[in-house]
Amino acid sequence: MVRTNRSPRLIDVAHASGVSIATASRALSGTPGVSDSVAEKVRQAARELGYVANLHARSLASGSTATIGLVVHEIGDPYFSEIASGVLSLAAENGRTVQICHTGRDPEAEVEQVRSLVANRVGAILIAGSGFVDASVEAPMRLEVQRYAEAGGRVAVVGRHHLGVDSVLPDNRPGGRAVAEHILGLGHRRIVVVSGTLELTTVADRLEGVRDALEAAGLDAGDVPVLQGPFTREGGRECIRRMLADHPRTTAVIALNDDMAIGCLSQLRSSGVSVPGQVSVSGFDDVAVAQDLSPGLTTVRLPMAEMGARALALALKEPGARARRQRVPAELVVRDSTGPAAR
Amino acid sequence: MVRTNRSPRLIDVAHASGVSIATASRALSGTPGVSDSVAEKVRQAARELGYVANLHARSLASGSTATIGLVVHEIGDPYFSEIASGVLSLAAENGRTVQICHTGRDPEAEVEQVRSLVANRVGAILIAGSGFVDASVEAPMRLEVQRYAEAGGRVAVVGRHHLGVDSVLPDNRPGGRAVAEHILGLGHRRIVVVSGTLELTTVADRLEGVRDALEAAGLDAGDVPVLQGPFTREGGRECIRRMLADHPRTTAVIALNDDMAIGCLSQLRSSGVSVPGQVSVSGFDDVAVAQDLSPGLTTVRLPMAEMGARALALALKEPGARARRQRVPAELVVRDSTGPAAR
DNA sequence: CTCCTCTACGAAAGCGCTTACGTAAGCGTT
DNA sequence: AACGCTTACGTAAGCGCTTTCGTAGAGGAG
Repeated sequence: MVRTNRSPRLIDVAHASGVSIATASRALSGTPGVSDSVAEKVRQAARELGYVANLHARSLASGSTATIGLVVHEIGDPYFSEIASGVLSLAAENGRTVQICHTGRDPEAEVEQVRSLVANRVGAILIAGSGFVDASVEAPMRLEVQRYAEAGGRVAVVGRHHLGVDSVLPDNRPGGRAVAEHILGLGHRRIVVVSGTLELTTVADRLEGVRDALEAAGLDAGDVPVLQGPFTREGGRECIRRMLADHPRTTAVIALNDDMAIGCLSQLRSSGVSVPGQVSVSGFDDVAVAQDLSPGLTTVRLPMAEMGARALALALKEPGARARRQRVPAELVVRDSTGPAAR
Repeated sequence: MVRTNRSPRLIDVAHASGVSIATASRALSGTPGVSDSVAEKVRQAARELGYVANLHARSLASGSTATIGLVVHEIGDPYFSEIASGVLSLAAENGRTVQICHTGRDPEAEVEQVRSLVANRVGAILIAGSGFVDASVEAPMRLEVQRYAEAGGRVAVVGRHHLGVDSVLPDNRPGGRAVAEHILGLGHRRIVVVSGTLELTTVADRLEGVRDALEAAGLDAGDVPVLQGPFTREGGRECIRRMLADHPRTTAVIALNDDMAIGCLSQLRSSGVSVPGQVSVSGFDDVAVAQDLSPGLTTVRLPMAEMGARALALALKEPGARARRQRVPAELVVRDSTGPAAR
């Protein structure tokens, strides 16, 4: 911290406006018990002195912070950076500051980061990374979060977790179903799903939606191969290489996020497979760049920034008796990467 | 802040290890003046109790924070999110937390954010947004930064600013020159530059580099139109529309960042212009997605994450007698969006 | 053995704020 | 007029830590 020796303190404001430090504090923080005229006088003095409260002193004394913590897998990933963007914007409106940490997709690092946020006594914690299908993986995190919540901390998550906290739930399953129906509607039957690890609820839910559509169409979901790889562009490339080797007659690829879809597109192009001529490709998320790809990526739009903002809004609200859930609709966006099945 | 009533305090650690609170503090923060045996005993007790120092108390007492502030234009923009990624990673290694704010590319908001970071007594401030060619635009910021620096705060910037602080300087001009030479080498002569506002040093420097190459090739830089638009994908689209209307015989587009280049690609495709068949396009930055576009984008690689990390490293070092500058090399990456000039 | 210097530690004074708690003044009741 | 209640403010006790200053004890020099 900078010893802004010149920076005025509350007591300076109090002196300048001829009141006690307590009254000055109340006037500036809006605590009732100060007459309007005095309050205005204090605010005036504060303005003139260029007074800004020392956050640390305030936090220490009051036991609460304006800082909120945001945990993401990787801030360089558009999915998360767009969520972060929503959080930052709403936070700024509310005079909150945001401390971001990224975990490199490591569940242990995630717990570690949350622990440190708790230690730093942030006012709320937002977890943007996906949850795990296996609740036991989240057990350490759940413990941490519960202790924090019991002590009065607010927590909200994006995605389906087993943490018992407020959550913003994107319509992953309906979205998966919608995109699969679109693919099926184009006449595709030899389909491959390109997927991240099924341990993540995000992935599992989207896949479930795809299966819903397959079965509604009278197909056996078991006949559709699910190729798993890292939930990244490179993962998408890898899966396409496997697909070309093992399922060469495939006419449609349903990737479970845009990153993988972009990798698929890239690898298909390198391999001389035309999209959507020979193979259709769809993604999920609608990251900003999806519309600028060539061909434009058919995908499922999730309003990431809004999801982030909503999670923050939940965390800022008074806690409910039990965990709240806010569904966020997913919307199919058809572009040029999907077309009628080749025969 | 959460009243983690159960959360142990320094005094608990002190009691548990049978020393005074002063000694405990010294032992845990590594201040000399404690025997090794006692220090170890204290650390042991802290570990057993799960003690974590209260950041606010520490900051208040010591007058310094482990938090560093990062100011970006827009965290959802890959250029900035990749810089942020580098900062976050290095910060985590150093046990620092990062508070990020974004300004929506508004210089006034930027000053506002810095002011609030100063008020919050962060230990260092990193400014990742571009500087302005016109030093007077930066005057308010310069004032803020200088007051902060004089009071002992550390500041580092990415890009060329007029703030008199340590900076990480990407080789924008050499990069611009390299990409223009590449375009010229392919035989292009009817070239258009697609540019963001020339008020930004980033833009101006890249453009200067392009001009260097043009003139080195014996061309009159004045003959090459510079189309300006927002430094975004939409800006790129817009410029292409203007180019098609006003300079229909253009064979190469040099976009001054990848975002605009992506927009160019997108608009050219919609307009039925083949790339690189009829028109070549180059970008600048090499954001992650550049290689996965179709065609792969020829661009100038800037190691964004590294730039962020370096800026943090500068801020973490002892301040030098005068502002340090670290150049970061830019590297031409040739992909498929550029090809020989059509005749 | 005395004096001095170090070293290792403890006592206590804050850091700048919030917030019980106390109190004086104003007002309505009876 | 005495009482109680409310309102508006001041006093002072912390919040949990760092750090200055003081001191006891060990060790070396004379």
